[in-house]
Amino acid sequence: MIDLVLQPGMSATARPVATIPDCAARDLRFPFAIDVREACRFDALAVDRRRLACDDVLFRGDQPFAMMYAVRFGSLKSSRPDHRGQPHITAFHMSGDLLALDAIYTGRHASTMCALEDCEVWELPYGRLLEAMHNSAPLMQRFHSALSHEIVREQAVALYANMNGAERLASLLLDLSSQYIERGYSGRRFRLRMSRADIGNYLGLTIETISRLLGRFRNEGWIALHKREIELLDYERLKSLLISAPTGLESHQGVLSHP
Amino acid sequence: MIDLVLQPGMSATARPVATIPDCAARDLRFPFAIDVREACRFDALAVDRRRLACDDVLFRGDQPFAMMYAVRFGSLKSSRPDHRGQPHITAFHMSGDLLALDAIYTGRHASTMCALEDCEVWELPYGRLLEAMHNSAPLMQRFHSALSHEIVREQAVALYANMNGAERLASLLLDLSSQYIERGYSGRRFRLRMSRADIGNYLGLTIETISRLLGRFRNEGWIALHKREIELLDYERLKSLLISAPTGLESHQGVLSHP
DNA sequence: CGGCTTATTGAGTGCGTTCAACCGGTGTGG
DNA sequence: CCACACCGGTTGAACGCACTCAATAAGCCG
Repeated sequence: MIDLVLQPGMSATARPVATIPDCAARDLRFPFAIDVREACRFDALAVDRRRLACDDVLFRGDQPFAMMYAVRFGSLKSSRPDHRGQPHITAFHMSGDLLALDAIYTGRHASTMCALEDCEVWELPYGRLLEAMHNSAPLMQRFHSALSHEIVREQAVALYANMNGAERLASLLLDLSSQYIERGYSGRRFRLRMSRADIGNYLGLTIETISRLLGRFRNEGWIALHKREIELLDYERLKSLLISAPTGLESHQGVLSHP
Repeated sequence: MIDLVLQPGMSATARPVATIPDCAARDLRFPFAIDVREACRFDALAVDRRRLACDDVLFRGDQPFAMMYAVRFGSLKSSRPDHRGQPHITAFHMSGDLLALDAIYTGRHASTMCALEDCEVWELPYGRLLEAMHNSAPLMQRFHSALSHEIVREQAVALYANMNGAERLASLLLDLSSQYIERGYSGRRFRLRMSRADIGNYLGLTIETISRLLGRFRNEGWIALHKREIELLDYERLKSLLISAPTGLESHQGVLSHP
């Protein structure tokens, strides 16, 4: 049973913080926490909050896993070593996302999590989360949902494999746009929190290709670009990149029988 | 509370079957079921088993989600529509794997699951699974572990983005080899259950490239190939493809500061 | 100012695609 | 029985996208 309301900080940078229910009630862009509140009918689950500056590392791959993290604000990137030992970015995260989902399996972090800007995350001790879930079926289901959601997101990344550069980039831009819309921000104008190198690494393209593609999109009038500030001027054209092949070359490599 | 030992079949092809604990005790290559047995100290959780022939579809994307499935024997592929509506294979599954993990989030199947050969799967009603987990903390944690494991697997697929064709193929072959070893089969000689088209689709390469790469691997003496029967003759060379670039061209597109 | 990082642009190369032909096995029907 | 179509797989030749290498520009910071 969880009976703590305030809990001492677990790390040097952690500070004591209020219980989840108070905050969750005020922030609907925090889906998982909403049902943590449900759990708190039985237990008062307290968390520490933690501030990160740009380039700060929240946790590193292979470190022992004890905490999950919920992003309060800010953006992060998670990376894993690729076949050559070089980091490959597997995901970008923003407010409301639950982090370290991939660490449960081995009990050690699979990814390294790095802040792309100033962030605040909430530390959720996994053991206490388990206890809370044991007492609250809705919380447990919500947690399953978060894990399942992450699987769906990773699958979507796998679809990049059969896309060309323009399609991958358009896909990322539209995805970021949706993310911002879901969180109540403008999906038309936003700031790319990650560098060109990060984008290229994530999409499996080089930094030069990213630069060229962004330039092409700008010249075509589909986007406006000012440093990392981006404006999506022509949603439809960007979306149409993903439906029909831009060159008219339809190949469908390895077509299958079951859609 | 789950109080059924035998449960009527839910589908036309389903047949009544024994309770999980009996079988799980006899089959260690069924990781999730092992801890289902744990749950059965409290409840008798019965399942239907279902046979599939090659090319049979277990469930289709967008269908309502009610069942999870545990693979008893056989292999399957799961696919999702890509940006052009064409199916893209996101994973291959074999005995012991838990299916439909990606359906929890929306309550509808995200993928279409198709048998690559004769299969038997166990139907696990998700609602009953939830009840069982509510009564058994170890089962719940085991389930989290399975979900987390799936996330890690999907992440590994994302690493293909920065690999060339030979690296992707070698990676798949070695992964399949490990899968068979884990299940007590030979990791050196096995049968590719999937077509060249499936492999190409999964890896993001064309069928011609797969054929050429397999031919090259054979000519180099790294593998022996007879139709779909494959023998890995030189593990080390295949692995070395993944550590250092075979051409000597080290690029590391988009190198980052945090490994 | 110099040094560094990030981003842009250009020219040439190569890997994987594209299009095409071909092969072996299998099933089907006259 | 053979002729034929069909499917999965292999092989060849040419093209094109993205990589590679290189040079340049624009910020940022000490």
